[in-house]
Parts: sequence; structure tokens; C-alpha cells
Amino acid sequence: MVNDRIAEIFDEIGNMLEILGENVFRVRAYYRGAESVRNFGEDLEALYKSNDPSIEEIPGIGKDLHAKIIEIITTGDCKMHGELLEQIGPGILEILRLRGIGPKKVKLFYEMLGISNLEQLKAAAESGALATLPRMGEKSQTAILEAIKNRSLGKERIPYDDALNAAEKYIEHMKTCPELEQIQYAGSLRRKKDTIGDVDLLVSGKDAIKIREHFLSYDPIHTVLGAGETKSSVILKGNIQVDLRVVDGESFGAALLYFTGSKHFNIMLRTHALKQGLKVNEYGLYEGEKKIAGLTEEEMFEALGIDFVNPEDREE
DNA sequence: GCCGTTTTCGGCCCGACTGTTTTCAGTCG
Repeated sequence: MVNDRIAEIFDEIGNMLEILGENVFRVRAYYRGAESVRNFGEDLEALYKSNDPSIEEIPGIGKDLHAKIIEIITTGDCKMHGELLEQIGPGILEILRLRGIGPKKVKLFYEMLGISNLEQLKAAAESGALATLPRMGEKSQTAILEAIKNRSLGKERIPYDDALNAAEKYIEHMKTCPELEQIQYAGSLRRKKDTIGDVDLLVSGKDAIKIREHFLSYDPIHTVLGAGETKSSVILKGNIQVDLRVVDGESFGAALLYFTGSKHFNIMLRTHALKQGLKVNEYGLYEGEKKIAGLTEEEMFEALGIDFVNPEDREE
């Protein structure tokens, strides 16, 4: 589908503008546009060819990005993207795709050491040069070598059925943990997208540390990416990334809402709440300091004055 | 670059984790 190609181009434009130090909100507009196009249910090329007016109504897409969408559909390419790529070099994008590396680090490596591709980065890490840079150290340097070695790990989007299967097996494992009270998968899996980037598991229970240990004791784990008190991430041997979030039972609904997304849907909810003088986060809905909802999703929607939206419809 | 139930200007979601630091920057979702 051309939507994925458009989203990829917008993401890369965002990446490159960010490295160039462009206005963060302009950068964010490209990321938002990418997200929006990726999650837009219908094929944009088909809409364009049938003159369907709904192509004008994609959230987060204004005049400028709309013109770029048409350009990509009709020419298969985007002039601005090509020009940026020429200015920055394709090697830089490869570096940016490494886990744990963002535009700030890319910029730092380029400006301080002239690094513009993976080979140069690897050499700099092996020589110890990276560790001498500001806000860099031994651990960061080792992590970069590890990221280069594992750069294909957990990055592929996987078919819905495979993700569901992996999630259900992991949930079975988690249910043998005595401290666990509730568990539910969230994210794009719960929204039933065709392809899933990673599996999000949301749990509540008596002892966050013991639940984390149980999570990390799952046999099919290939790599542990991180393990904090409320948030852990692993990659399974089947190359599927699984994230665990541990929350209090009384915040389970708010967390489920938050981690089910989509990102755009969350932003919409927050903006809606702000207009009413309320604040939404993954712990609940707040009026000032006072928590007014959070136990269930239904309660959250009700308190926000919005009809319940099914997970698979939480896009725009 | 996008957007509007006080706006066509002036805002733009928010918190966890990590590694680097002595209070925070960068990344991620």
C-alpha cells in the first residue's frame, strides 16, 4: 500500500529536518503526518484515483503535506525528500535507525568526528573515540556496537496473527505469577491493525519487582532491552519485541486507554481534556490534584464526556 | 507544518528509562 511508503518518506523527512536543527514543531508535524497516514484505514492511491474527497480530511495533514502525498502518488517520489537526502547522505539515516540513537547523537557524531555512515561509527566506537564525546561514556559506546550488531532485531512489523499468538503465549506465562492481578495486551494489537510493531502487555499486581522478574524469566527471550520498575522491554527469539508495563490496579483503565493508543487518539483525548480544565495521563483523569477516573476505560470515557470508542476505531 | 466552541497568530501531550551527570539530556513510546 502506498500509505506505508508515504509514511516512511514523511518519517525520514522529519528525521533529516531534526538533524538539521529545524523547528521542532515543524519536525513533529511530519512525524504526526506519517503516523496519521500509516493508520489511515484506506488506500490513499485508490482515494486519489476515484476523486474521493475524504483524502482532504486526514487529520494532521494540511496543505503542504497533502501536496506531498499527491506528489508521491503520482510520481512515486518526493522532491524535498530527495534534496534532503542529497544534503545529508543516506548513511546518516542508517545510523539514525540504530536503537538508542536519535538525531541529537547523530548530529554530535557528525559534527565532532565527521561520522556519516555505519562503518565510520563502528570504527569510532572500536577505537574508543565515541566515549570521549560529551554525555557519552563506555556504556553508551558498547551499546552502540551492540546496536550495530543487532540492528535487524525486533524492527520488522509482524502480521497480526503472529503477534496475537505471541501475546497469548506470553500472557499464559505471566498468569503463573502469583503476584499478578490483571493482564491485557494493548497497543496496535488491541486495535487489530494488520501489522504490529511490538506487543504491549499491561499488568497490575501486588509487587512490581516480582512481576518484572517473572516477565524476564520467560524462556523464549532473546535480548533484554531494558528493565525498570514499571517498564521493561525484551526481544523474543522469533524477533518480536514485547514491552511490559506495570501499573496500580486503580489506574488500570487509564493505562489501558493510554497504551492502546493510537498516538493520535491519545493526543486528541488530552487536548479534549485540557479544554475542560482536566488532565489525562496513564494514571487517570485529574481535576487539579483530584483523580476523578482511572479504574476502567468506560469510566475514563464517561468522565471525559465521550461515547466509548472501540479499540479498533481509535485512529482519528 | 498544523490548527481553531474565546484564536488566522501563537500555541503545539506527557512520563519512564538510561547513562551521564551531581540535576539533566536524549531517546522512546
